[in-house]
Amino acid sequence: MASRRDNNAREDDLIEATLTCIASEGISRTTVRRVAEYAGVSNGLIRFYFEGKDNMLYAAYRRFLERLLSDASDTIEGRELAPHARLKAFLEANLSPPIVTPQTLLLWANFLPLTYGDPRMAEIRREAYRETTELFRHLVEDVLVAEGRQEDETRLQHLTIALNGLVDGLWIEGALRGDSLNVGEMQQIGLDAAVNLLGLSGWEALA
Amino acid sequence: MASRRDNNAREDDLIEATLTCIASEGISRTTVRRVAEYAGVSNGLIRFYFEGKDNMLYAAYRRFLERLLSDASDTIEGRELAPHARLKAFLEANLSPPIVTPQTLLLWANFLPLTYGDPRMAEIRREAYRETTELFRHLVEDVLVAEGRQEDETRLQHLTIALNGLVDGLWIEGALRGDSLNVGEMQQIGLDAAVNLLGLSGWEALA
DNA sequence: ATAAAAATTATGCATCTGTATAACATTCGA
DNA sequence: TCGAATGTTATACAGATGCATAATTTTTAT
Repeated sequence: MASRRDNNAREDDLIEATLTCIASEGISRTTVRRVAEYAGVSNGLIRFYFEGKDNMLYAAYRRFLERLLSDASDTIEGRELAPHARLKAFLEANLSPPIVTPQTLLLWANFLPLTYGDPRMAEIRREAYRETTELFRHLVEDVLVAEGRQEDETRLQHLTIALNGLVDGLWIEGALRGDSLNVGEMQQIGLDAAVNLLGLSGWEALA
Repeated sequence: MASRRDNNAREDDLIEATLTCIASEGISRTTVRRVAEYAGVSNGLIRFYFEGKDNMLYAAYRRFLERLLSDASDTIEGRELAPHARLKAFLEANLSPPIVTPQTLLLWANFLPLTYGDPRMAEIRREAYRETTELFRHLVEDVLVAEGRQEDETRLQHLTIALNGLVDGLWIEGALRGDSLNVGEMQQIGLDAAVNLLGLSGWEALA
């Protein structure tokens, strides 16, 4: 029998095992039994911590999206950075591992279809998407203000959508290409594109 | 008994039924029996046209990627268009239905995980990706030449990757937002962003 | 130290899945 | 027209799956 663990630690193990299983086997092959095997415990234990398979997947999806956001936002949080440096750091994080990896893309792609047809899954995604969008919006707005530009609400929203899209698209390309494009090159492409897209004077500008 | 159909027509039905099933139920719930039900035939028939479930999925994935590319490239093929008009039309097609729809994104997301772990699936994706990338590259190159710009190979590749990424990212955003953003607005965002990203003088420019 | 609570395993059950196969129906060439 | 080729169905089978539950072990409270 697997030795007992602190309540939270065990639940954590199971959530991580779920993510590992989905990333390496796909959602179709992610069964209660296999997740238990990944975690090194008996299958019945999953029912003890989560009422059923559904709740386990909810918890795993929440964990995945939280980590996706924190992997990027942790690089700018708590640091005293000028607007341009903040946006730059945020973009760089979004264009490099652990975000730009096949595993992350795989998890995202495996979960996404579940958000159609399952309202709770949809809600989890909407909430995370809202947070990310707001963060992008503030970063862009601050940079534009720092350059002395006064854009109207619609224009700001459109620029944010475009930049967000650019980052997402490069994320997919980077993850799919594997190692045919190195991290520095990917970041260079993204940063250059962002400068042109937003019409910035550069990354060192200070208004 | 379902009345007999011409060989190709029946195979077609089954492929379309597979795509419909995946888009509306997800790959996990896409079983031989359910696909047969969608097509209005008995489950055994799938084994007659495809040796097994795998071949059925290969055929469906090929069909999906072919259609994805042709939905966009048909708008510029065979027409006498100037470089700028060609790129503009291609982008517009990639930023509107039937490409920007939840169904298309769902099919893409459901298939993607299968391309890891199954070499034949991986090959199907690589081939389609290669075609799309080349098309993008030529469109961008022609526009730059028309504007009298002489970019080196690396720079051209980077611009192409960025533009391709932008389109993919906006595709995801558009499909996820549903109707909160209309088609014209999405196209406007994408076209404006492309002009800035490539540093074009505009969409009517002629060198 | 010991009984109650909590954590973990083992096992059973009904259902679903892919594949196999035999039977039945339709088309077509001679 | 009739027999063979082709298309289609129905059913069976072994294995996997989610859920349920009883048994067993470990921790905690007193």
